[in-house]
Amino acid sequence: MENDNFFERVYAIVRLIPYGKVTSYGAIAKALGTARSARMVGWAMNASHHLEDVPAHRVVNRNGLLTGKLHFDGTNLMQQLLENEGIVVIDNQIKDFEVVFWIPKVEV
DNA sequence: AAGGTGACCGGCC
DNA sequence: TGGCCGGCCACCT
Repeated sequence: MENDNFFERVYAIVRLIPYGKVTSYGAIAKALGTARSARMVGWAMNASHHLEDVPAHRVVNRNGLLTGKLHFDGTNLMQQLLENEGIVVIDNQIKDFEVVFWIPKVEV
Protein backbone atom coordinates (compact mmCIF):
# COMPACT_ATOMS: atom_id res chain seq x y z
CA MET A 1 0.00 0.00 0.00
CA GLU A 2 2.66 2.50 0.87
CA ASN A 3 5.08 0.89 -1.49
CA ASP A 4 3.19 1.84 -4.58
CA ASN A 5 5.51 3.01 -7.25
CA PHE A 6 3.62 6.10 -8.30
CA PHE A 7 2.83 7.27 -4.82
CA GLU A 8 6.35 6.61 -3.62
CA ARG A 9 7.53 8.64 -6.58
CA VAL A 10 5.50 11.61 -5.43
CA TYR A 11 6.51 11.20 -1.83
CA ALA A 12 10.15 11.19 -2.82
CA ILE A 13 9.77 14.53 -4.58
CA VAL A 14 7.76 16.14 -1.83
CA ARG A 15 10.23 14.99 0.78
CA LEU A 16 12.94 16.68 -1.22
CA ILE A 17 11.27 20.04 -0.86
CA PRO A 18 13.68 22.18 1.16
CA TYR A 19 12.64 24.04 4.26
CA GLY A 20 10.90 27.31 3.56
CA LYS A 21 10.15 26.34 -0.01
CA VAL A 22 7.03 25.23 -1.80
CA THR A 23 6.14 23.65 -5.10
CA SER A 24 3.12 22.96 -7.24
CA TYR A 25 1.39 19.75 -8.14
CA GLY A 26 2.13 20.31 -11.78
CA ALA A 27 5.84 20.73 -11.08
CA ILE A 28 5.93 17.43 -9.26
CA ALA A 29 3.91 15.81 -11.99
CA LYS A 30 6.40 17.04 -14.55
CA ALA A 31 9.25 15.77 -12.44
CA LEU A 32 7.60 12.41 -12.49
CA GLY A 33 7.19 12.63 -16.22
CA THR A 34 3.42 12.75 -15.98
CA ALA A 35 2.80 16.45 -16.35
CA ARG A 36 -0.76 15.80 -17.44
CA SER A 37 -1.51 13.88 -14.31
CA ALA A 38 -1.11 16.63 -11.79
CA ARG A 39 -4.25 15.25 -10.23
CA MET A 40 -2.45 12.06 -9.39
CA VAL A 41 -0.01 14.11 -7.36
CA GLY A 42 -2.82 15.51 -5.29
CA TRP A 43 -4.15 12.02 -4.95
CA ALA A 44 -0.88 10.71 -3.73
CA MET A 45 -0.85 13.52 -1.22
CA ASN A 46 -4.19 12.36 0.04
CA ALA A 47 -2.72 8.94 0.66
CA SER A 48 0.39 10.50 2.12
CA HIS A 49 -1.67 12.07 4.80
CA HIS A 50 -0.67 9.33 7.15
CA LEU A 51 3.00 9.91 6.44
CA GLU A 52 5.07 12.32 8.46
CA ASP A 53 7.96 12.56 6.06
CA VAL A 54 5.77 14.07 3.40
CA PRO A 55 5.32 17.81 3.91
CA ALA A 56 2.13 18.06 1.92
CA HIS A 57 1.69 21.58 3.26
CA ARG A 58 4.58 22.60 1.03
CA VAL A 59 2.63 21.53 -2.01
CA VAL A 60 0.17 23.97 -3.48
CA ASN A 61 -1.46 24.48 -6.82
CA ARG A 62 0.14 26.48 -9.61
CA ASN A 63 -1.71 29.53 -8.32
CA GLY A 64 0.23 29.40 -5.08
CA LEU A 65 -3.10 28.89 -3.41
CA LEU A 66 -3.45 26.50 -0.50
CA THR A 67 -6.09 24.42 -2.19
CA GLY A 68 -5.36 21.38 -0.08
CA LYS A 69 -5.56 23.30 3.13
CA LEU A 70 -9.08 22.06 3.60
CA HIS A 71 -7.71 18.56 3.79
CA PHE A 72 -5.57 19.28 6.79
CA ASP A 73 -6.68 18.75 10.32
CA GLY A 74 -7.21 22.37 11.23
CA THR A 75 -8.74 25.05 9.12
CA ASN A 76 -5.52 26.97 8.65
CA LEU A 77 -3.03 24.37 9.78
CA MET A 78 -1.40 24.35 6.38
CA GLN A 79 -0.96 28.09 6.45
CA GLN A 80 0.53 28.01 9.91
CA LEU A 81 2.98 25.34 8.88
CA LEU A 82 4.09 27.44 5.93
CA GLU A 83 4.37 30.59 7.99
CA ASN A 84 6.33 28.60 10.49
CA GLU A 85 8.88 28.05 7.75
CA GLY A 86 9.05 31.72 6.96
CA ILE A 87 6.63 31.61 4.07
CA VAL A 88 4.17 34.47 3.99
CA VAL A 89 0.64 33.37 3.33
CA ILE A 90 -2.10 35.87 2.70
CA ASP A 91 -5.68 34.74 2.37
CA ASN A 92 -4.66 31.16 1.67
CA GLN A 93 -2.33 32.40 -1.01
CA ILE A 94 1.44 32.30 -0.80
CA LYS A 95 3.11 35.67 -1.13
CA ASP A 96 6.05 35.83 -3.53
CA PHE A 97 5.09 32.37 -4.64
CA GLU A 98 7.62 32.46 -7.45
CA VAL A 99 10.33 33.34 -4.94
CA VAL A 100 9.68 30.45 -2.59
CA PHE A 101 8.76 28.22 -5.47
CA TRP A 102 11.06 25.23 -5.58
CA ILE A 103 11.38 23.20 -8.75
CA PRO A 104 12.00 19.49 -8.24
CA LYS A 105 15.28 18.55 -9.84
CA VAL A 106 15.11 15.40 -11.81
CA GLU A 107 18.00 13.89 -13.69
CA VAL A 108 17.17 13.11 -17.28
C1' DA B 1 -14.85 -5.60 -15.16
C1' DA B 2 -16.67 -1.05 -15.45
C1' DG B 3 -17.78 3.35 -13.66
C1' DG B 4 -16.84 7.23 -10.78
C1' DT B 5 -13.79 10.22 -8.49
C1' DG B 6 -10.12 13.75 -7.57
C1' DA B 7 -5.52 18.47 -2.73
C1' DC B 8 -4.95 19.86 -11.08
C1' DC B 9 -3.95 22.42 -15.46
C1' DG B 10 -4.96 24.80 -19.44
C1' DG B 11 -7.98 26.63 -22.59
C1' DC B 12 -12.32 28.59 -24.07
C1' DC B 13 -16.62 31.39 -23.59
C1' DT C 1 -13.02 39.60 -15.38
C1' DG C 2 -14.54 35.35 -13.93
C1' DG C 3 -16.67 30.93 -14.57
C1' DC C 4 -17.23 26.55 -17.13
C1' DC C 5 -15.42 22.53 -19.75
C1' DG C 6 -12.51 18.81 -21.10
C1' DG C 7 -8.43 16.08 -20.63
C1' DC C 8 -5.56 13.12 -18.02
C1' DC C 9 -3.99 9.11 -15.31
C1' DA C 10 -4.18 6.28 -11.34
C1' DC C 11 -6.94 4.72 -7.26
C1' DC C 12 -11.39 3.09 -5.14
C1' DT C 13 -16.01 0.62 -4.88
